[in-house]
Amino acid sequence: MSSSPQTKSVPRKRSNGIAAREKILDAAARIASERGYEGTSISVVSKRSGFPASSIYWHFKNKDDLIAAVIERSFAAWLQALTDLQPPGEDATLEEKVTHQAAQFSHAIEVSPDFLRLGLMLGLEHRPEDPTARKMFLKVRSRAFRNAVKSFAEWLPDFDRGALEELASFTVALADGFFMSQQVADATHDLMGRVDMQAAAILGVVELLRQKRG
Amino acid sequence: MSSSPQTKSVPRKRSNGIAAREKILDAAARIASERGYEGTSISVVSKRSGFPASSIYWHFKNKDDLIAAVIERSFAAWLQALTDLQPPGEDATLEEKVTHQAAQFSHAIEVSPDFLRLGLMLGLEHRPEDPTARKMFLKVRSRAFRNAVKSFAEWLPDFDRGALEELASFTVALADGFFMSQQVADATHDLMGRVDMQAAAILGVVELLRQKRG
Amino acid sequence: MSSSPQTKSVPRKRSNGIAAREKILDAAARIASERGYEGTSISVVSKRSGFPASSIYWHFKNKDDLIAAVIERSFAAWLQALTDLQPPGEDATLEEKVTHQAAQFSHAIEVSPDFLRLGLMLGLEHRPEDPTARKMFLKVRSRAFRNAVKSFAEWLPDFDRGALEELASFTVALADGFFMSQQVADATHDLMGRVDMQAAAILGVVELLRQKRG
Amino acid sequence: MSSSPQTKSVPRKRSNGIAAREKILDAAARIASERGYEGTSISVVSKRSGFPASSIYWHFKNKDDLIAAVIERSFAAWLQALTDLQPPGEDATLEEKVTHQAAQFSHAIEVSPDFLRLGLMLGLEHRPEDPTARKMFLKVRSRAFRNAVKSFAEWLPDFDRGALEELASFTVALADGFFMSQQVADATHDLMGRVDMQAAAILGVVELLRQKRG
DNA sequence: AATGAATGAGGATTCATTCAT
DNA sequence: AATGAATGAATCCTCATTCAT
Repeated sequence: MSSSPQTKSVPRKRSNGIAAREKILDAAARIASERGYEGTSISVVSKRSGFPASSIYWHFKNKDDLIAAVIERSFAAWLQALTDLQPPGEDATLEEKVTHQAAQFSHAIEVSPDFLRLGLMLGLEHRPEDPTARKMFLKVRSRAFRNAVKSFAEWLPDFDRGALEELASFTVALADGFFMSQQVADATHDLMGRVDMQAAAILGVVELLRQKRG
Repeated sequence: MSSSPQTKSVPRKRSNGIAAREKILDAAARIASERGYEGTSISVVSKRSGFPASSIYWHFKNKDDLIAAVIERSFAAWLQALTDLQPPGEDATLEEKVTHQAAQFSHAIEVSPDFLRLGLMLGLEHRPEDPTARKMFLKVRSRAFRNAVKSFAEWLPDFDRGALEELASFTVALADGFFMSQQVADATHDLMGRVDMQAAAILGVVELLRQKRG
Repeated sequence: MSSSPQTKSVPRKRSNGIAAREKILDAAARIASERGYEGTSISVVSKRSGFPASSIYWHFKNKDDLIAAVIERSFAAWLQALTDLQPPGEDATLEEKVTHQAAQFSHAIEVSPDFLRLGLMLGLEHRPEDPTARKMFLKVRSRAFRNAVKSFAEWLPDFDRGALEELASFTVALADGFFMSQQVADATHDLMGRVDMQAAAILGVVELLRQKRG
Repeated sequence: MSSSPQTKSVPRKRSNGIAAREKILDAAARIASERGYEGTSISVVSKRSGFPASSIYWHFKNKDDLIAAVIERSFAAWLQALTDLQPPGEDATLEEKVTHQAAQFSHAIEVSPDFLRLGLMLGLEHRPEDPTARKMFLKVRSRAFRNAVKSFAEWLPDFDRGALEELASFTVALADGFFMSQQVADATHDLMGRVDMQAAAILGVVELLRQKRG
């Protein structure tokens, strides 16, 4: 810097904690959603992120903490995607509202599939010592469930709490199933895009619940 | 490691081969469905089954082979459960048939959940080197898909191939989703038992497809 | 072997578990007594013993277990050395008996100093999570203490339990101190050999206790 | 590591340098006397003292230097404790003088046991690369030895140099032994307090040496 | 039909230390 | 006067697998 005035003090790459942390999270997210919890070895994350393993431990307490951070961050992205779409108009029909909701879910999943992928992987595991990452996914997911209940409560004022919760559970399960099918990819048909099918299914269930009540 | 010097090795009775193999598979199945592919280490299987690691290698070529065997065996159990129920009568209504099918699925899953659990875990993973276990699950699963297509073809003679496949995909996705919900267990409601909801959803979709065609 | 009858089936070095275990213990004992618990890294033991680290873990559960085994084994050697000497004659004077005992201790320490060295190192440490090795040393040591009490009880029938225990504690402390001095080696004089000094000190204390009682 | 991103770093007040140094030494002393040289990792000292590792390096050249400083400081405390007591009167009997000396030692050890504890730990280790800390302890200790020789020379003018040194060695060894016993704590009796036993032992040895000479 | 012993590769994590700020 | 960030080397230990018996 002292040598010449025009030396444009190169943007020092050194010691930018946040950026490094982000790069590590990027690598970890990609790997974790490919290989699950056990498969995400620190050494692979190290290789993919370009940081030595010991640097990863500067930013994260341990592997568990790292993966929990991945879940947390990808959930934020997911939430963002979920709110990017406008809510359906007040005077829309139930069918329109439900379709809109399904579209939102599909969109969110398409935009940040890592969240659900890794989350479901963790969800399927039932090991004695539950990693914090799993707990974090569960927490986040139950929030999504409560949101769905609230929406349905607005749209179906005549439904009681029990029915609303059943409907919400069904909706979430449906989204999970569509996602799973896409991931496992044994279907020739890309279900994720079939927003209308999701809506039709939900309406079918609404009908069922209404009959039972009546 | 189970027979390492520290573990006082009980003089093992020259047990017959098949029983040993079965015990190993039992242990492996339990562990794999708890912890997934990577989490199923030979040494844990050894500890849980009571056989030294080297004995496991006497019965199975390698880890991959062991887990493939687990999948294979649990698929057999699943198939058995699936055929225990009688097919619906010829003259049943569509609703009855669909409900019956859903009940069959629910039953099969309840009877041997390990198959689906481990299978979905493997399905979610997308690693470069695909373990045989994963391929085996995919094969088995696509057979289930084709069966569903065949059933629907009988029940809905007016549907074309494309519609039938969409319907089958949907059915499978729905079952997956219900299973996931039960596993993740964030729902207050046990969806697996809600055969009527599954049927209602499918009928809703049938209706949709029928409209589109018309 | 099939090629020629005279091939003297070379003494197979392979798979001789006990011998390997012993070699590992030898290496570990040497290192541990040089560098203490923390300083005894598995990788050094591996290098010194010629076995890869993973082989060490076949024979010992973990580092703690290994060092506990070292203590255990070297205690056996020590006990052996302690009993190699004949007990003093029944009709010997107290001075002769005490001198004999001191000689025994000195001898035992000289023959297998590793036991005391490592033991005292562990004894000095007071970390929260007490390694089993330390506990083992303490156990072994309290046995030595009880033996001393028994000896003194025979030689000094007029002493009460309290006095006997004080005397035994003193004797042990004295031996420790002499050993320490030799190890730290700041003294120009090799105390270990001065059996007569140890005896004189003990007799001085016997006298003191006798006065207090009288 | 104490200030890693996970640990929410409380905005540290620009504390004055000496106080920080002292706090680090406090932490290091406690840890070193619990776990010895190897066990005293910079990161533990950092956690316990509340200062980031890099700050420790600002105050001390390296780990070795830090522990040497610990020894140095605790030696000062020890020396202080040693001189707090007045010397015995000129016209006291030998027994009184020796008892007084023993009391002094006991007191000093009780007041600052860390010095001896850590010192003996280092003394027991015989590793190739001798840490400065060990050398410092040895130096300090040999000074104590020379002091003892000088005292005895005054009290026992008829003893030759050799005898005086043997006596001093014995005294030091005895103190070590008593300390060890207390640390290892296998004795039911708290020997440290038994100043009279130490004195009696020394007098016993004085007697022995006198006989040999005579 | 089985297993005790061994092993190289890799797992997570901590180490002492540095350096730009 | 201090520290956030980084790092290579070392830590303990587990992995999947082999092989002689």
